[in-house]
Amino acid sequence: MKFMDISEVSKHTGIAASAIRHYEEKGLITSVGRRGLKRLFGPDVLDQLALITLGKTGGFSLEEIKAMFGPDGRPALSRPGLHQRADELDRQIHTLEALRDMIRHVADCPASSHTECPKFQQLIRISGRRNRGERVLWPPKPAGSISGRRRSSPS
Amino acid sequence: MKFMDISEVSKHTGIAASAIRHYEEKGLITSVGRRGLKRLFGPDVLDQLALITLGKTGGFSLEEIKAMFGPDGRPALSRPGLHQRADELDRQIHTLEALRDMIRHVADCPASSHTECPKFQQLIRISGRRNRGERVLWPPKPAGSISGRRRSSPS
DNA sequence: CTACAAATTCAAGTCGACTTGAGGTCAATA
DNA sequence: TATTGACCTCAAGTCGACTTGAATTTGTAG
Repeated sequence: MKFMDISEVSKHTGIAASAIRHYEEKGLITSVGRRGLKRLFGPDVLDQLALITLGKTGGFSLEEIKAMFGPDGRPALSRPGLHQRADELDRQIHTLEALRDMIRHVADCPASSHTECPKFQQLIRISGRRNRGERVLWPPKPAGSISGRRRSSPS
Repeated sequence: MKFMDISEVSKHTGIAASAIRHYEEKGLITSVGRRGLKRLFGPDVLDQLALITLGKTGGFSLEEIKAMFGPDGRPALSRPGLHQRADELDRQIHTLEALRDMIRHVADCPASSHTECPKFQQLIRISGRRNRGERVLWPPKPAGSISGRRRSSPS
């Protein structure tokens, strides 16, 4: 039971088979061989895929993820390059915290217009600090809105 | 100097004029009127745009941002709905922290393959906790890589 | 040995958020 | 008054990450 075919990998990770093939094509993962036509994957691929998912959540492109954790587990990026990525993430995290506070504030603030609320103004300033020229993320929206429990088969 | 035309807004926010028009079309912002053909914007639009940028950084679609902070500053979303968004962000933030730690680890860990490193394993477990069926973000990549100082003109 | 479910390849399609280009309009300057 | 240049609209194009569909190839169950 050491090797899995693509459907098993899909089941374990929740990632669509077509996406897994896509990742292989792009060089983010590798299959250990074939049985007939069918790809066989070693257990390591599960970790690789977890990393990919993680990286995507971080807003990195497949290309960048590949550079950071290559399919062999060895990064194609220099140490400073990686730390730079980490620093970006730190900034990203701070922005998200600001956004979270903002949303909570909007939910609870009774002021009719937020432009009148000093706290809101303060939050905007914070977020504005180093948000110019920043990495921006957006999801393709898996067709079912945000909170819907879905993996695979978007669009 | 109370009203700005689109190029001024663009200059202040770093957002491309075409994007600003796009946001108006989608109902995320409103212009206060026209001078001839040209749109005129009030000062509030700067905050609105800051919010939009923030929301995008949080991985929300324009549609979702509109629901959270409508163009009039009043959310079209219920209080629980907003708190749900905030909770999502909290999860998102934790995932990003895990990713950041992972990257720092990859940068510094001497182990040839990460699958052999116990710390790596531990980090993977953490990230795997509630990452299945999660919101996933990805940027369209503004054509100049990640760290390039750019706003506007992606694709 | 035949059927069949499951995997394969390859090309083409989809989605959101813009951008780009062509052709037109107008307020302000020379 | 005639330019000019910034802005306008509308249609079409782009980008990344997949998905979908059609045609094909298996290993395996009956």
